[in-house]
Amino acid sequence: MTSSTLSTTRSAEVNLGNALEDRGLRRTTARTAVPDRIEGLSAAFTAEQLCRDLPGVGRATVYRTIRHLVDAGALCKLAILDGAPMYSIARIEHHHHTVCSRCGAVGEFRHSTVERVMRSLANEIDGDIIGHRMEIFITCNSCLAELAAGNSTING
Amino acid sequence: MTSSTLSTTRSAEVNLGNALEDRGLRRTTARTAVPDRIEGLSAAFTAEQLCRDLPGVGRATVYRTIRHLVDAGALCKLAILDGAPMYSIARIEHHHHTVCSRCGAVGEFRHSTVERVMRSLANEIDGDIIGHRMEIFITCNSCLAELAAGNSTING
DNA sequence: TACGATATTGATACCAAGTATCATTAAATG
DNA sequence: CATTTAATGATACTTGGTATCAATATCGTA
Repeated sequence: MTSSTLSTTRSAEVNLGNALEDRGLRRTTARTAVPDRIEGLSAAFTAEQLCRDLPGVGRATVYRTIRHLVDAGALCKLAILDGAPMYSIARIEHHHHTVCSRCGAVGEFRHSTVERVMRSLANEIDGDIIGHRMEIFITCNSCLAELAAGNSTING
Repeated sequence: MTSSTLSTTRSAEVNLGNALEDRGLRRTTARTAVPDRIEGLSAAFTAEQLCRDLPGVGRATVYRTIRHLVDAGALCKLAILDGAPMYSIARIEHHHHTVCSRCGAVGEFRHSTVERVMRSLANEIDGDIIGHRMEIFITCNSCLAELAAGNSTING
């Protein structure tokens, strides 16, 4: 309930290590350490964060492994307007994201209406739709609580 | 009809230079050259592109001017998953973007249903909604035409 | 279980995007 | 036109990320 505030679906047993093996990749120490670490994180993370957390694994390898996980569909890559992309475990098949503007926590949600809108947009849009992305910027509940309590982390 | 394929609203006389002046910024040569150049572009662009197009203006100044224009609300900054952010002239008040995955052309659209979905999501989402972003990935009509003609630019 | 082909690693060097610094220059204002 | 103040841009730097490549680990097979 802290960070990925609103999984509308119960996280169905994610195993990132297997996702790599399923792609025919060898099971190495790095390819165990990286997925393990990611699974231990509650919030979305950046590549550099992961590098800092895993000093025993080379930077290039961390980046490579993340890319593999994204390719495997096990991680979502999130474009952030100011800053490095963030990654979150893809627990839900097709979904969208909420991003807390204060703490950066990323949540996932799925809403049938969004898909319905897409279908109705197909007529209005000039070209072939091949995908879409939606992000909702929020102030998450824990940040709201902190703000209410008066102990802001940002500035004063 | 080439790039910004689908302005649903007729571009209501944009003047980026004025947008800067309105913010109390001095009208300098750089602050004339940069807006002029941007207004001459039909598609979305990156900061580096603009630097290349304007060798007479320092890189730092180009970046600064772009930031001012974004702050003024005259440009939209678009987070791109792989690559530098792109900018496009904000012709429509609140809108979303279509991005052609093949040529990168960015279009704008507005659809009331999207906003309606947002309102209905407010109940389901755990926190205060402060904004949203939606991007639709397409293959634009001119790319479709090129593809049909068989002269693909990508690979073979 | 040892072997060998092959994939993986990670140090290094590199590249691209973007920002801080700051002496020089240009705008605006009286 | 003199003065004040903002703006410029060369430079150096930071950060995020990738290419290279010799050394090493994996894994199927004998």
